[in-house]
Amino acid sequence: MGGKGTKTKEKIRQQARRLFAEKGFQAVTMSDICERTGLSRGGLYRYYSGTGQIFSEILVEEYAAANKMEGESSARTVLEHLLETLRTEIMDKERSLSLAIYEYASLGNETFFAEIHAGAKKRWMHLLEYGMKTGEFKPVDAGQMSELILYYYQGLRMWSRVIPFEKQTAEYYVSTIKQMLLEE
Amino acid sequence: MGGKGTKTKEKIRQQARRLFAEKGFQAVTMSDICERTGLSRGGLYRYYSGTGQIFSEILVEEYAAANKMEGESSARTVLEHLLETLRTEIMDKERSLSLAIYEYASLGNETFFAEIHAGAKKRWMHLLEYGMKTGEFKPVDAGQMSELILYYYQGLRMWSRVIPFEKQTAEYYVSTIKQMLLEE
Amino acid sequence: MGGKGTKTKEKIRQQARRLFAEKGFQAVTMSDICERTGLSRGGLYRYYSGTGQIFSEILVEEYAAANKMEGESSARTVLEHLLETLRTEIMDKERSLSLAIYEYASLGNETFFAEIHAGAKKRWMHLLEYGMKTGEFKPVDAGQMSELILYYYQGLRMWSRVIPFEKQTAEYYVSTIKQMLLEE
Amino acid sequence: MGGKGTKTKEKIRQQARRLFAEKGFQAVTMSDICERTGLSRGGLYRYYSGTGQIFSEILVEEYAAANKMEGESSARTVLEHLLETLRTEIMDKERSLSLAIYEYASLGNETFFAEIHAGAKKRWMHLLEYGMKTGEFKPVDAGQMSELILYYYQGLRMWSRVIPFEKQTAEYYVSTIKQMLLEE
DNA sequence: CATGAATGAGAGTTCATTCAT
DNA sequence: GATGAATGAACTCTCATTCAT
Repeated sequence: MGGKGTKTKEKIRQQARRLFAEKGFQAVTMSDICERTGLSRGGLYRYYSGTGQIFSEILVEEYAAANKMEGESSARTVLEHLLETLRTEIMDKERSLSLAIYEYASLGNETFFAEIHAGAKKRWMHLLEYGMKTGEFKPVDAGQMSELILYYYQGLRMWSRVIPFEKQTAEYYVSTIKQMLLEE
Repeated sequence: MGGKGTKTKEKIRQQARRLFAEKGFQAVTMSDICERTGLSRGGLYRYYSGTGQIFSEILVEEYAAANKMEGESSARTVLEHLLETLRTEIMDKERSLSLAIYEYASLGNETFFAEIHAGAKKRWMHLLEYGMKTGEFKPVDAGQMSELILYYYQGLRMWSRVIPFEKQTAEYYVSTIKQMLLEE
Repeated sequence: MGGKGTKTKEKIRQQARRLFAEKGFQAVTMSDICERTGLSRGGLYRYYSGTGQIFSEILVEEYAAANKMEGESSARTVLEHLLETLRTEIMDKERSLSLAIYEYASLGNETFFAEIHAGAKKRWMHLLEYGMKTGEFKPVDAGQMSELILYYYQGLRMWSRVIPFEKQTAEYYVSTIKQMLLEE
Repeated sequence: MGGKGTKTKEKIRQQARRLFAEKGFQAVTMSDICERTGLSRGGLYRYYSGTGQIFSEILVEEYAAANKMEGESSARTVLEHLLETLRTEIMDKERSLSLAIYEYASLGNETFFAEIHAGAKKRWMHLLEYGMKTGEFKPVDAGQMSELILYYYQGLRMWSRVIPFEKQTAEYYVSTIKQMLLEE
């Protein structure tokens, strides 16, 4: 179980992920990954036949993790938990794959992301509708609110790689949403 | 003034802009630009020494235009005018430079964009504060609101290249902001 | 005698032969052979140190079989038997090694084939001379006739891999030779 | 007319032809051609995008030349002229493209050669039938005879690269055909 | 000024071959 | 004996960039 090969693949994904976060998708070459992992060209190609394949596996891992949504809790607890996760991610620019994802998507993998986005929106809408039903959330247009939550987040996540954020930027995001959904 | 050279440079920027909008920054090669403009290699290099230089000139033009902010009007009129402009841009995915800008920024030109962003934020804050002073806008945290406006916009602009938007997506953006600032 | 190793070698040659017939000599890689035989890299190299070695052993086998010439029969019977064999081979394009042989020869193994050819020619000449002595064959120049038989055959064998033959092509070969040697 | 580029292309084809004759199709790399022509990699790719393209242009040239068949003469004269041409080609192993052609055909370009072969056969059959009609040639089966002529030739042409021919080998070819067609 | 031929560095990819386990 | 991970050399191909004309 978990032979040497599996470990090497894992190491490759791990190191490649760092590279993608640093330089985006296109700027990462197979040679870069060789260097980082200490593998030879041939060794790397044994496992992955190109940066696209590595990247796509990384994404699948990543989103698989993201999709594990919480079990039984109040809408408010779930909301707070989610916002806290997003806040951390926004600040964590070192690990942000957003440029890479964006480039990758623009390179002809739109559908994949359209689906991811649609899934995320659906989950947010469910949460919002549930919270409104239980009276935990103020009444809002669930569709409109989900989009605000998602695109505002995307905007932040992308530019965090590029613009040095002021400390309160991520707080603003969280508190804006809370203000719109929760009674003060 | 405005000799043949100036015209050629203009044509280059024009065609290059289309290419950057289509393919992002890195994917555009000098050859692509030769082809589009009908210039020879040598000819192109006479005017610009690389894609970076062309792109940076395009950006300067672009933002110079964006910076011409309106003269004397009510805060509400200015707001509505600005939102209308943004709404149009969001839908106009064909002409969106956002991928290119983002790649370019990630390639080591962060400062440039940090400045642009800071300028935009300052202008929005002025408008918001002015509108609150005149009583046209509801009281909000100007910093928080500006960031919402800017990052939400960025998120939309970027993903419009990649995700097929529903029609109301841009409307949501506008109406969210209006709801937060104006009395219904 | 005939341990596991011998069997494995046999299996390797068998599968490799199919590959050589399909793709010629150069296009077959050690990996291809691993795949076909189900052996690992290391396993394969234990038996053969390269495609050249495998191929040369296959050829030796092949020609050893071809060299077993018939015992006591009339020249006419031997001729008819040989022609029938050749006719079958000509049509059997799936199993033709001719491309592979030709490539292999061109890669610096000319001598080997020169010898094979010389041997074949000698055997044909013996047969022809014998048949003429017994009066079974019409008088011909034995050297000239052998070359016709051999090179015409080679031409057919090679192009059968490439050109879709009409049905009578192999018949023509046989009947041409018979007409030249036997009384109608 | 005939700018520098045209000359370079010509030089490339010329040198590449020599390489193909020496080593066959697959064994010739773009690097080999660079070396022979003295061009850099980029320089070569400016004109041809791969060995296949170069080879196919060479073949077109070659066969265009071969197709120019003679005008008004007696069947016998035409025959003698053709045989003389073939005889020369058989001996000229340095310039034989046959291995290369054969490999190239086996690589999926069968149709091209099937057509060439069909054309050649048709032309030979015309000649034979014409000669028989005028009484210059002995009566033979035109189809059978054409195939003998063509495949015997192919067999010779191919193996001439590999087997050191005896002097009379090409003579045999010519005289066999003459004996079959002409009164002694 | 403008052309387009040519360069050369470097990315992608494939394989024969070796070697620790 | 057997495995399959890993190496490294060689090949294909692409571009930014230069330079003679």
